[in-house]
Amino acid sequence: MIEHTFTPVIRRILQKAFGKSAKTIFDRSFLLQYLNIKTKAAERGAKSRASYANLYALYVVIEDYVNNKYHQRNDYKDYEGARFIQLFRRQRQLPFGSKLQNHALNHRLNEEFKKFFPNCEFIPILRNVKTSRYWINENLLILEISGRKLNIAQAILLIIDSYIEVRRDIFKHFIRDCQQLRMIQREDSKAVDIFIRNLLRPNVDARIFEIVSYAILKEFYGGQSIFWGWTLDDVKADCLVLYKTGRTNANDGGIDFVMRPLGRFFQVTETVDAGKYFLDIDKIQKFPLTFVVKSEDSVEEILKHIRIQAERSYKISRIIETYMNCIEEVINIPLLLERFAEVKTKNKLQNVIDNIVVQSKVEFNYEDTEE
DNA sequence: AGGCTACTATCGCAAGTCTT
DNA sequence: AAGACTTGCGATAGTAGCCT
Repeated sequence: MIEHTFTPVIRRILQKAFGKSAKTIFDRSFLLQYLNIKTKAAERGAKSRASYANLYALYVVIEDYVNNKYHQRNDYKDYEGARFIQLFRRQRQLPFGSKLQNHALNHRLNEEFKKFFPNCEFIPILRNVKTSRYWINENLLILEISGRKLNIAQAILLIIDSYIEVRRDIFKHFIRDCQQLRMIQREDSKAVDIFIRNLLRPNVDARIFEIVSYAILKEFYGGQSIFWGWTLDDVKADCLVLYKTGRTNANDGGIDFVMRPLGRFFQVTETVDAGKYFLDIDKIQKFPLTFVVKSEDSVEEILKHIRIQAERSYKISRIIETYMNCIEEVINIPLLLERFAEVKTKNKLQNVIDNIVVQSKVEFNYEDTEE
């Protein structure tokens, strides 16, 4: 069995509920083993995948079981089952769960469970597709230890509750770091610098990278204005405004930022695999994009890389030129840092930090209830 | 009948993570 | 370091029930 920082928490909860039998229960219960595997992210940072979907699928079905006091009865076999939509809504109410879909409940939890425990004869979630009713497999909840039947339903809820608390703390730290930095004034700009630099490393979470680049570029361009109008007499000055167009994840081929009034499009990427953005470039006129690349390679190197890819897939030099012309600008990590430095000299640091905090909360479905 | 709405099922992408 | 697997989430298809 894997040991990680959350394993002792599971042990403690079992100890409290079952005393001496705790160890035997942990060793024997497939569900508890499963929880142990799925709570590994407790020791990782705010960016790690926390597996809420599968944990919450278990949680909501077991919660329904406990709410109906089936852990104290013995007629669960006669239960009509929990309604899909109620379970579904419930998982979305849970912390960080607001965007979860039906996958875990219907499929992924059971499949993964089977994969982890191929010789377990039971699957955790039972359902009736016709009636959309769901049950937890009671065989996995009740263990017989030295002649006594023990029900682990409540312990499982407690374990997942504690896990949520741990994850919430991890995220709170990140938000608090940001908020503390807001307090730090210019005299300690070094700390801020280090913090932001840390968020702009090649190994940070793609979503955080996108948020931080957005916050920096927004302020950077916000300090620039252009003159425009329909007629010569009618020319007015406007600051460049950068808009974020949606969430980061699964924003498949979507544009990450849009700039008004110039109409520039920005795409934040991990790799410089520009191919997917310029598919069929030989047939259609494509909109030029500015790439914000999570890389410390020089702009020239990145462009060279893109050109090699273009050459590989298109061969014809006219198309390759069209392709390259569609890349309006490449912004790498060093450039972002440069722009960040410029933003700092204009005393816009606070805005950058504020934006990072706001965007992070949206991106990670985090609501601070208490503050 | 045709259309609307609420639910449910399934796909696919991108990035994280593990394995070899 | 590449490839396989995992996870989160949007997109979209399918369907049942109801309304006009």
